[in-house]
Amino acid sequence: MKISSKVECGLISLVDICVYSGNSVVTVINISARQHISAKYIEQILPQLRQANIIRSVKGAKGGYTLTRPAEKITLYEVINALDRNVLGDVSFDNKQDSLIAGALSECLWSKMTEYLQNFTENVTLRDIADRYDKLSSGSNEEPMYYI
Amino acid sequence: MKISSKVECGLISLVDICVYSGNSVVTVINISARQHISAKYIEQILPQLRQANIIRSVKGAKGGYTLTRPAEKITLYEVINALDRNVLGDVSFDNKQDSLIAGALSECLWSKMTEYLQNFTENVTLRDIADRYDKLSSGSNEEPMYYI
DNA sequence: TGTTATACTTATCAAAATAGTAGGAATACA
DNA sequence: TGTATTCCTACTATTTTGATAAGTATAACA
Repeated sequence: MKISSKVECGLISLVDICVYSGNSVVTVINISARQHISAKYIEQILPQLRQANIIRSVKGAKGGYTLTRPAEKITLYEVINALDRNVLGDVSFDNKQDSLIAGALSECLWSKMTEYLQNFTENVTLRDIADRYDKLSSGSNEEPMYYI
Repeated sequence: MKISSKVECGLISLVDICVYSGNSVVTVINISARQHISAKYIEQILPQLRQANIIRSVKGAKGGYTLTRPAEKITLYEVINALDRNVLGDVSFDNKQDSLIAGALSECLWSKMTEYLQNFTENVTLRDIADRYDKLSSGSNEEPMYYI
């Protein structure tokens, strides 16, 4: 599968917010420094997660982002969908063929693939990714960074 | 998911060859007329299926295409892969992030999605699609066309 | 009350991928 | 030799994507 940079950077940013927002908020600058993604690019992506009610923003100085809910209540289905409808949505074509063969393909192939992907991602939560990240990071050189 | 026009037209053309090549061959013109796809476009797609040893071509007058094997021996995995490596291949990014979070996402999400898609498509054959098409077509207005 | 740090909005640009077309060469049958 | 076909290479237009830029709105704080 080919996943767009926007989806990947959006997911990485969200996991970063999840992991590093304790009592406080995480700023675009924070994420940019930790994840090596252009701040301007992150700035363009995060509003989509806010509109989908996945993160909450605080404006002004001392502002930033937090999750709207505990990470275990945020499924990757809603996150990926908020970032790009094409990944998990029904199979679509640039120039849909309307033939019986196309119908057969849809029934035997595309709809089943889509159904699985939706079902699978509905059962993976942001918590799962954050936990996996914690395990990876405890065994690596890359020290977790604590900001006060 | 978003599937390119090339993959869809390639699959439709292949099913057409499967269904309409009896003792004979199917030409690009035949497919174009039945499936309403530009002949020049089909002409550009079919060589990929030939190189992948899915169809065989006969050049010259009276030439055309046939399957190299019985349809039940042709999996959709190899077909889709021949048409576009991105659909079922490992998840790739336009600009891969190399971070622990990206690693966690890969392990918990992308690799499992890919693995499923590969496994599923390896167990669907061209015969399955052709059979489904036959059923759809027997119950519709669109009469199957027999060419002598 | 002014300065600063931040999110927010909109526009823009370049690069890459995609869809589809075009012309003609090679091949084989009759 | 003429005709029907596959084959090959190149081309163009359109869409999508990735990223940047400039400036506005908002809130904390000194």
